[in-house]
Amino acid sequence: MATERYNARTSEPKWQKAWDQAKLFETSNDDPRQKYYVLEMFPYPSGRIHMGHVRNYTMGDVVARHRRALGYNVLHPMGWDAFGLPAENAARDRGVNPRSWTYQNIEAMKAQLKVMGLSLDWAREIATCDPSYYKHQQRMFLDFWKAGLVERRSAKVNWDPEDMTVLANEQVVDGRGWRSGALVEQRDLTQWFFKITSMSQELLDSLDMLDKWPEKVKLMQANWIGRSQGVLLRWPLDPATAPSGETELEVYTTRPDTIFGASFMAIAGDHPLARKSAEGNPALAAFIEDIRHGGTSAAEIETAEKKGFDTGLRVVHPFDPDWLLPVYVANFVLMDYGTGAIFGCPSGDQRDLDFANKYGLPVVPVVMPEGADAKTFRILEEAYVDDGVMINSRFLDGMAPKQAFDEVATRLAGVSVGGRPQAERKVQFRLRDWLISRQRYWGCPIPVVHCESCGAVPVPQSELPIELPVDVTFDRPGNPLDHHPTWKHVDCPQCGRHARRDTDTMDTFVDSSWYFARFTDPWNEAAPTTLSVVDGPNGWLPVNQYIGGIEHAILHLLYSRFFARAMQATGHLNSVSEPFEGLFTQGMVVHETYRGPDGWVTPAEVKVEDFDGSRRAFLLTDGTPIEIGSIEKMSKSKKNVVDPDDIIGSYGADTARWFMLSDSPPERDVIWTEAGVEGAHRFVQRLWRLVSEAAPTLAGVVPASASEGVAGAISKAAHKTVKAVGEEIERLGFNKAVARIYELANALQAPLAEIAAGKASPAVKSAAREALDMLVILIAPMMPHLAEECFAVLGGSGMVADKPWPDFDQALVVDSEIVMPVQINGKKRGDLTIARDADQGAVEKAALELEVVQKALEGKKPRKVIVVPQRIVNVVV
RNA sequence: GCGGACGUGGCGGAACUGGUAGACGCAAGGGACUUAAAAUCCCUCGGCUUCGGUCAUCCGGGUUCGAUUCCCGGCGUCCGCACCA
Repeated sequence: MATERYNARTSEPKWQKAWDQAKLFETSNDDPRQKYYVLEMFPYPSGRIHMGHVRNYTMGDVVARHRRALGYNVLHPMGWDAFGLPAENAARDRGVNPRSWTYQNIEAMKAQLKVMGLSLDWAREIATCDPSYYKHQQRMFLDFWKAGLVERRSAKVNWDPEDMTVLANEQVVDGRGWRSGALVEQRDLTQWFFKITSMSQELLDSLDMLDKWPEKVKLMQANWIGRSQGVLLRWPLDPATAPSGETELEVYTTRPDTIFGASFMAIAGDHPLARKSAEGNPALAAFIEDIRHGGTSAAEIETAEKKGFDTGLRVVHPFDPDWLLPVYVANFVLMDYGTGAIFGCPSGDQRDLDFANKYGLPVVPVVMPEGADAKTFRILEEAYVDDGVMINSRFLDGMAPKQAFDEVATRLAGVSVGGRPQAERKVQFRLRDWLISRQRYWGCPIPVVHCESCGAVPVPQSELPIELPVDVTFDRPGNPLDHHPTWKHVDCPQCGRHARRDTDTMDTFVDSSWYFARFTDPWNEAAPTTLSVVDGPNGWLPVNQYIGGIEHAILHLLYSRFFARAMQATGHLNSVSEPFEGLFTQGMVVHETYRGPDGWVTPAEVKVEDFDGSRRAFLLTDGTPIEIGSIEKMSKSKKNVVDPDDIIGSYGADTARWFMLSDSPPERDVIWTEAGVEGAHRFVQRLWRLVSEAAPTLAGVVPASASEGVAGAISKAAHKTVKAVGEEIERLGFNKAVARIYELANALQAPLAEIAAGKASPAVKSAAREALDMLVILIAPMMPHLAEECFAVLGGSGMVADKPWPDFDQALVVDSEIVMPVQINGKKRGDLTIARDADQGAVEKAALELEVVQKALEGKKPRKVIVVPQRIVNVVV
């Protein structure tokens, strides 16, 4: 019986239109069913979707469609992270308008996403560059400010003198601006900050409750927040050496226990004491200048030598007025951590040891391993950093370091120097406040007016949004908002005198820190969120399943966690402080690279052939041999990009989706291969054949499960697959769900051929009918178009996208008879088929009667017989 | 340097809390159908083997009746942070 091949090109648009017309994926906030919120990280509208998007959105779509089938009220929205530098770069490079460039890109990408057949609620689409979105962001900025969560202060920034703008650290390459190539300067600018450090402890502690987040991401966040417990310790300066007005040096240390091993102090080049000392000391000034210009790249830091310069200053040891220690300026001490000063204990810190050895400073061991001899224990090239016993430390000798820590902290806390205790316990975080000011055009304007007499004044809420001007030019460097002839000139909202708008815009991470909340009611013009639907008993948040790339493990996710708390504090959320209940970080899409005589070549230009197991590549046009390079992330520079449009155009969306879900575990990288895509496409065709060829003979057959014979085997296979696929989708094991579906298709192949040939019993037909009905629904989350087509040919009414997930019969999922492997001395030697509920004694008896066992025993008694119920029998001879 | 993850056929990968190692797919080889090709279908597919076995999950030890899984020590790959006091 000849069946036409499945034609994705006609089928897919047809069903997409049908879903659209039925408004199947438009979600109502009033729907009383249990809510489920699936979200994939929204894209930047660069112009075209890439394979990473295809993978990300396919996974989300499987979860969304599966939950929908399970009867949830599913929210699965899509929007655009639409502010950012590329639009401005396009404006500078090609003279286009950032706004129209962005909106054109959105249109193009939306069309591409639609072709993928995603179950998205487009009625809730938002773009962060739209005033109807950023209006609320401006309002929240002001609310946060009022709540004490925003601060304006001076900060060091990377300044590109040519482009006249601030650069993010990532935009500084080898000390130069990534676009201009100009040497970047450190400048002090007054900037806006979100006070995320006020929540350091809370953000750290709450990580423990995120049990549906990858451990890896939680660990990365914990390290980023970087809590350490130590002591602030004040060392009096030796008056004979101190600069005028200076009396002490304050350091932060996590190891006060090693205080008797101290042999020097080290301060950062930017430390006030260093600057003061340098005033009358040109050599020191030159040294400070030198280390300031040291490279900051990873490679340079790794190889950087420990360098220091003796300031001539001396400090007095807190426990010994006669003990003076030198103060060095050192290149490895950072001004922005702790106090910018440390005491060096060479025996307990490798860095300090290297430094001491270089400058001939004493090395006194103060901790030795348990059981070592204090008289002979020496530290030469390697510091001892582990736990042990205190030595050479006067009243601390014999204590454990932890005990010594407390002893020192307590003793010095009781000593008053200048009216303050000499030591104070202090918890220190690595986390910095979030600098949100950017000197750029294409971002959310900061709604503040600067007035000479009133200072920084919030724009009244009634005047929001402060919209970006449309008539801007990019013909000169710097911020177009600053250059605009009129935009920044306004009257002060407080005193009415002439004032100036803040011309900075917000970091685009602000835009993405609350979009998930906006999706819950994007129609609310009066407020960022609608409290009755955003969270709480009838609300959407937290997002039940959030899916995106690992590259956002720290910043985006941490900022969003901060935002949720800040929104709660300012009344924009009811009770949710963790915005994402479940997080999944998917792997990248990677591809082989190809390199010809004239550089990188795209996969589309290459044909790969197999010669006795070794693969070789040639140029399609003239057969030039091409070198097959390493497998790498798809990138324009390596030209190893495969365009989703091409794949969907030639194979269809379902093939692309199926391939993305097959084989590779979703958290790992998936290697895009032509052979793999063809394999996926073969399965699409095979399923279609399977269903469409059987459909005529199964028309009108009533689905029913069976438990015996051929029909029973069919039913058991189907019901087991329903169970397994459901479980795997729930734990996002898409590759395993795919494998189970292959197994069912394999199991149905032969019986369906019999049926098509008219040789099957009614029971078999009924079982097959039920199995096929189930199969069609099982594939629907992954290959929704094919599923609809199969459903239709089987005579189903309505659409699969609207059908409930099938139930499985527990009795069919467990076999009444099982095959137990029988081991002798832990090696498998035979099988035992026995009733599932057979008791241990019966199993043991049956196992011992097996021929292989009898043979191994040679008439002797077994030493031991282990029976693991329903698992295995092991006979120890 | 610190922290973490991982290491299984030619390849991507399965194997639930320690219980039959290699599910499923890709590639390869053989066969059927065809004038031929494509498509499709069937078979084989870790090594060695005297066909009974035997060795195999990075390497070396250990715990256990039994280890891909747990412990110790190496080696390798990848990721994050980076002179954090």
